[in-house]
Amino acid sequence: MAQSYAQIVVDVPTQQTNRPYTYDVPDELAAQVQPGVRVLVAFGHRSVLGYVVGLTEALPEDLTEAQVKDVLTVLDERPVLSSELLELAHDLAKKNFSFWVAFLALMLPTALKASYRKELTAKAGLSDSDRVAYLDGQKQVLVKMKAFSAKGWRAIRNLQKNGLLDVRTVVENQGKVKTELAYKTNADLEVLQKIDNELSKGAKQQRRLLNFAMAHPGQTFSKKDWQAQLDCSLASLNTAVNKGILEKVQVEVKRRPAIMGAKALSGSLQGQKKVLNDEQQAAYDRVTSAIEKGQNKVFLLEGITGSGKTEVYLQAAQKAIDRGEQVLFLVPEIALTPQMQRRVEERFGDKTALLHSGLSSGERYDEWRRIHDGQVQVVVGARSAVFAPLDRLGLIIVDEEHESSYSQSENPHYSARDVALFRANYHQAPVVLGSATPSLESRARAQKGVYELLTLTKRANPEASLPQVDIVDMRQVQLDRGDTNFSQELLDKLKAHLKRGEQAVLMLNRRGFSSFVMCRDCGYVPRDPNCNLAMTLHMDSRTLKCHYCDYQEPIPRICPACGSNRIRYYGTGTEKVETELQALLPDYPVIRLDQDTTRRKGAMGKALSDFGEKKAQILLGTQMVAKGLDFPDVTLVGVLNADTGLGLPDFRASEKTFQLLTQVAGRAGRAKAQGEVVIQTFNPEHYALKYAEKHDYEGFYRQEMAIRHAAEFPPYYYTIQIQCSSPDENRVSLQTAKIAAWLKKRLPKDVLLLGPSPRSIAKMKGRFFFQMILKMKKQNEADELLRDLVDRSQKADQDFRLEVRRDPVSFM
DNA sequence: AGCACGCCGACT
DNA sequence: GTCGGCGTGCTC
Repeated sequence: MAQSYAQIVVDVPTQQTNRPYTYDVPDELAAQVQPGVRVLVAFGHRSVLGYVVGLTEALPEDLTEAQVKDVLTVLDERPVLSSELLELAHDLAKKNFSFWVAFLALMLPTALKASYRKELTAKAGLSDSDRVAYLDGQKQVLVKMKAFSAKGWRAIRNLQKNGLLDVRTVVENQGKVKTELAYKTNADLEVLQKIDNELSKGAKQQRRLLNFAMAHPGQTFSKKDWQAQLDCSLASLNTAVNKGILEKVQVEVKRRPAIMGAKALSGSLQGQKKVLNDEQQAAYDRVTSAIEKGQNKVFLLEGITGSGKTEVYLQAAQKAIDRGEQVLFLVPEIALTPQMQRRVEERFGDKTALLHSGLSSGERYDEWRRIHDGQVQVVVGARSAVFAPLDRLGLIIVDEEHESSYSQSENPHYSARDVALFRANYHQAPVVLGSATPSLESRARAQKGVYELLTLTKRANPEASLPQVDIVDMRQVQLDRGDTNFSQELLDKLKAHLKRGEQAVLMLNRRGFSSFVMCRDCGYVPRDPNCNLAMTLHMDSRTLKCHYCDYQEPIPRICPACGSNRIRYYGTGTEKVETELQALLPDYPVIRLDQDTTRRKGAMGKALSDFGEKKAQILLGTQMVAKGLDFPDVTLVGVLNADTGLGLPDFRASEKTFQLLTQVAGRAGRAKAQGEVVIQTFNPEHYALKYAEKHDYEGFYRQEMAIRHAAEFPPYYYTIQIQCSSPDENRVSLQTAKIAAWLKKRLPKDVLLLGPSPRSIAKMKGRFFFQMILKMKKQNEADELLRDLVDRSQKADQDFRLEVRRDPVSFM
């Protein structure tokens, strides 16, 4: 047999080890060691988990036989990562300045990640006090690394050196397969016949079980099935085991996540295929033609709220499934998943898998295995579901493609939308990006013809129309009635709609809570003179700072625009509003939907199903209420404070505000009754509000593009954020300045560097943060330099950390 | 001398 | 991330 070597990426996430290592494959493991399997290897002085990313026949030139160690164990019978996902992980690591191994691990359910523990074994001569201190008085213990401090481990290592103690690293697979008790019928008919002859006449239960066993020899049924189908007790099953009719066996069961709040979300017609209108049909035809041709086309489905995008997705998905292909269906976050899952499951039955962060690790593992085993045709899930192990992808759908939750801002950074595009390209499958308010990036690509634009301009329900939107100027209201969250107009409308038995959704935008300053009289928000962006409040230094450059100024006492002294931080909570609402409208109970009330698993589904059953007429919540909810009796939507989003120190503030207002307005008037929307604001003239009022996405798009062009922001420029942090404020400030100087010397001329500037919450978890922003015309212009920077920064200082984020969704 | 501690580099 | 090696500096 030819000598072969494995290229293995080890589970040691550091800059220095961010590459494959070569290991020898012993002959007896040769059949199992394939690209994509997990293995155990010796690395330095310990055993670690590794991912086989490639195989080679020859030893690399820079290595000798003596330097190469053996693969110790193979953990998987067949690869857990396909060659597609291996390639993707490598690509993502390079593009996002994160560790290769971090992406490999990310693609698998946590159950398949290694957990490292130490096995401590006492040897002769170990003192009783040490045995109590380190081994809990036992002969042998398994402990986590966290069990002892650094000092403790040093002491343990000393004991090991002196031969008093053994220390061994244990790598464990966390994946637990759930089993359940089942009963298997005896396969041997002769034995059954013999038992039949011996059975007494009175044993009716046993006779029935025996007859059933003879009809189905050698078959296994769960305990539940036996009890339900044959109506027998546990005692008689066990008697049958004693007699030899049945045998107890443990069978594997896969945990299926329950549908949360499904009742409220299932309209009466959700499950049935609906007739498409002309626009939907045209979009459907374009997508299915690409599916049939196996074309890697990207469609941007721009459809107003309630235009029936989901129906187009589902019917296109059906087309791919009919061709024996698989469908990946991404939705923004948990909020949407139960609703979407319901609709998808009603169409595609148990060939659906659900993946999102709300699953327990066991449920997630089991859903993953169903996909890996090829039992699934449709995967519905949030961000990380984009890595689902599908190998016959025929269509990828990204619903609400503009949502920022598709970007992971923690390490390893990635954008699920971009991963979807990679995977579709790999499988030569079409992608549908859908939204009522596409991201400017996607809409601009459609403009250039990179994506094909499909538009839906009519509501799918022919009796429904877009709601009437009213903008209410809160500057007057606050003067007249003191500090209140409700204008007279909103109150009057609320009363009228509630009296008619209809429902209302109220949204309180809490983004940017208390972090910026606004004048209560004229709506003025201080902006920095360089970037013209809202400045962020820093209470520690009593200043306003710009997060892009390093401009700062003291907090103003009087408004520079109108001279009012009612200039203060802005923000209010849902709880406070709920109290006010109950005082104003005591006869109407309120359902509150925010982070506090939905923390518990299933709480969100419960709240929504209560609202669906009309246990309350008012639903009050944060942005959560803006997305995807479809309740026919909601005829009024109130936005209590449209401004908060505009105060964010982010060039996307207007875009995000427009999207949010359009989305939430879309909750009203989805059935026959005309919907109304009231938007309360201190900035009634703002263009984001004006366009939202007219439901004019295209108008907003044109104006915002002009602004981005003038300010040299995306989509005209690519941005990269460099974030530095350290527990030592002086050090990080100094080091960041040094890095900025280093970069300035080496960056190509047309790459702009903004900052460094401190972050709004300057200190988090004991670390101080500074950031810089790069702006450039060509996406990869600074990549090599940045990889070099990341390399160097790790070596420079242990406490100093540097993170590089491509196309950050937020600059907070 | 004996050790505690911090820094550095290697890990196939 | 983890470990061993090595230099420094403190204590007995």
